[in-house]
Amino acid sequence: MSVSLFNTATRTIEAFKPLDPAGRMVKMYTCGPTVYNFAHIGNFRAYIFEDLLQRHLEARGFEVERVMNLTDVDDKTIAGCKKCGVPLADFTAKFKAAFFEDLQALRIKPAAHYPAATAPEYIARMIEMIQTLQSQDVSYKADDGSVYFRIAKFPRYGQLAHLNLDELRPSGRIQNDEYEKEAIGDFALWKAWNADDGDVWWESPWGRGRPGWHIECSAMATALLGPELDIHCGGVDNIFPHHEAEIAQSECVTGRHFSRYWLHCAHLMVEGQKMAKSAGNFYTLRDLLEKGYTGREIRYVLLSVHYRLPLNFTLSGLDAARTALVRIDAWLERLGALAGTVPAAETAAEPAMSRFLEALDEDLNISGALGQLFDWIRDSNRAMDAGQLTPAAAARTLADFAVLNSILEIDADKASIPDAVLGLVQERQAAREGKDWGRSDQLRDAVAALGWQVKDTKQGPQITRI
RNA sequence: GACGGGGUAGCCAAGUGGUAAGGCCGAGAUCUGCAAAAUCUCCGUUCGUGGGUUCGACUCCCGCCCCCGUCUCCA
Repeated sequence: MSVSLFNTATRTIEAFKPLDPAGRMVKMYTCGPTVYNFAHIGNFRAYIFEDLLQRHLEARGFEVERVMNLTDVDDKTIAGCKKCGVPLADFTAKFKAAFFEDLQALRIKPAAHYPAATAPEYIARMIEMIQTLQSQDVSYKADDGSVYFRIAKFPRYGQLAHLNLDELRPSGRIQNDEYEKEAIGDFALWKAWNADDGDVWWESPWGRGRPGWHIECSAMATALLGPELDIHCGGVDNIFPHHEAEIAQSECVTGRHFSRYWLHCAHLMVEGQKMAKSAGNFYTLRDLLEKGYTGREIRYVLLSVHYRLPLNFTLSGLDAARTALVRIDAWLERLGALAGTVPAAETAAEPAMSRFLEALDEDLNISGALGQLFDWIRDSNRAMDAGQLTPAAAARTLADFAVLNSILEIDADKASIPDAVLGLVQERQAAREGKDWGRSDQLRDAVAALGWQVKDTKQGPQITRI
């Protein structure tokens, strides 16, 4: 078994092999959020893809050290704090906190490090890197006081995106500004302070200013993971220019190949259209939670389409996810009731489990993997219907599922049921045994009034949140 | 214009040379005090389209149509 991944740099699926001579440690860098607003579900699609990647690598025996940066200074964060009339750090702190809450709601495994661009050690590192670039003559200070990277000095610029820079169509954004630059494609390493920046600035050898976006990632990635990464992830829209710029800066500074594998996640569409505030189809995670969907349902939807395909996000898709998850829950409850406290049979893992993992080995083929899971559920239910599954076999299946769930994290929330509800349900069971249906229905209403629903199943009452 | 990603049942979506996984919806059955849920079964002669290669193509080749994205600080 080996894990294969599609590498944007080569446009092929390659066997994954980390730099670590022991083949165990994996250094992974993932471009994180710009904390000027609540993150939207498109952002989270990328983070969930990265989470799946990390968890599957771990299931396959790798040890993953992942970094996710927080961009807490750029045009948008500065504009935001000015509008609110608060200091930049106060403005971004709110969205950083919200971001971590959202990650938890979506069950995304925490990264090892969450460096913030404005942390003094990283600002210092950025300045140091720019100084190195300056000394190599691959960057220059322009008339406006900003420092730019001279892409003419880095012939490989454009290689990741497979762009021929001479053929780029100038877009509106670059036609009307940036005239201080030598070449239209040169990008800012250090942006000189201007009045719009207010009190957001740092001292540097080139005067007051702030770092460019690209150098932030290069500095944080190399500071925490060293000069050479195994995997660098992001959304497809980051390929050009952001990741090209990271490669150019980092490789000029370190003299090393920056990242061995580049993985990019496709965009998310909503109801068949590009998600945009103007189209009225823009969702933050919070918007969906308010509609009554759970983090796990949203996670399932974002997880269930292959990361390199555009994902068409719809509310009916969320409803479908809810139904599918209920089916998994029912299966697990049924297995649990059968297994009781019997230890798992000491047999090899279910063949379905091997097939599940093998599907994910192939560039995270999640559809194939989920297909295996549902086949497994049907076969297992059939066996239970026929009374052919032993408690030990059921326990075995549950043990295998735990491995699967360590990758997908889709099991039911372990909601703690209040004692008051449990008491009413017990009372109701007694009434039902006495065939006192009137009393039973009354108690069901009482439970509902507390926000819970009782369903009578073969295994006894099932209590869920309404 | 350049560079990408797609078009498989009502919806979502695997497969990529040997005769269409899986999920949702829908239908039937089982279970059931009621309600709800659950379980099982069924549900495409066909893979955008026109050619070609082949004993055989959704899968390879050529042409065409349509959708989506990126093109200098959007995941």
